[in-house]
Amino acid sequence: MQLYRGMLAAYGEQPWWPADTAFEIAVGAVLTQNTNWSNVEKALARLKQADSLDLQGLLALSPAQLAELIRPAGYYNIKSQRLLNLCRYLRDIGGLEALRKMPVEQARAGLLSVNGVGFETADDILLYALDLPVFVIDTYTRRLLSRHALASGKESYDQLRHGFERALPAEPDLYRQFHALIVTHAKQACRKSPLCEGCCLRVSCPAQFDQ
DNA sequence: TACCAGGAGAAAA
DNA sequence: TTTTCTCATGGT
Repeated sequence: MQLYRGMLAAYGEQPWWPADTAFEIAVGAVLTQNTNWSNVEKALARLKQADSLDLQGLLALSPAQLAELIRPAGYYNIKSQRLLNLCRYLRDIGGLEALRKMPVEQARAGLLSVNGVGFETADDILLYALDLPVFVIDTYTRRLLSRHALASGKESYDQLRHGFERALPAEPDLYRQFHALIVTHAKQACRKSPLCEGCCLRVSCPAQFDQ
């Protein structure tokens, strides 16, 4: 909570995950896997232009057609398959709304059963698209914990997630803001962040806090 | 030119 | 079981 307050004071409230629909967030969660968000935006714009950014629209595309539309996001062949896997799952259960009505852990297990949806992607969908209190652990979060000596780097995803969830009230707005602040913090140039103390969250940080 | 980005799954050790 | 490899575009 101390880190959260520090980052909030430093950066202010962060707008995050701009999207018109919950489905768009789910699609973005897959497209952003190991990918710069600006490239994801290009792919989402192409899907919108093709009038395909909804469940039926994506399901109507062939893997090759979808791959071509999302090409700017990188890894387009594999992400095309992953998106279609997710769409088929959502169609089979009755859409995102059906997912929202399930107990959280059941919804999470369902998403994780989809080939191409891992822990972070599933939790992005639960928190940002479905407004459920699930803390997202990404590369930046791990790096932040490591560089502030709050984690060894060997903890599992769920160990870290439960750590945040135990320490914070179960409020989706708080989880979203915290995650957004971590990403904002990570994007600050080295030594320019008030929280860096000589180190930022960049991979090539000269302070070399990582083990 | 080289590095990096809001991962995940398969293959290899 | 753990580590390594593969997937790829675009900005800096």
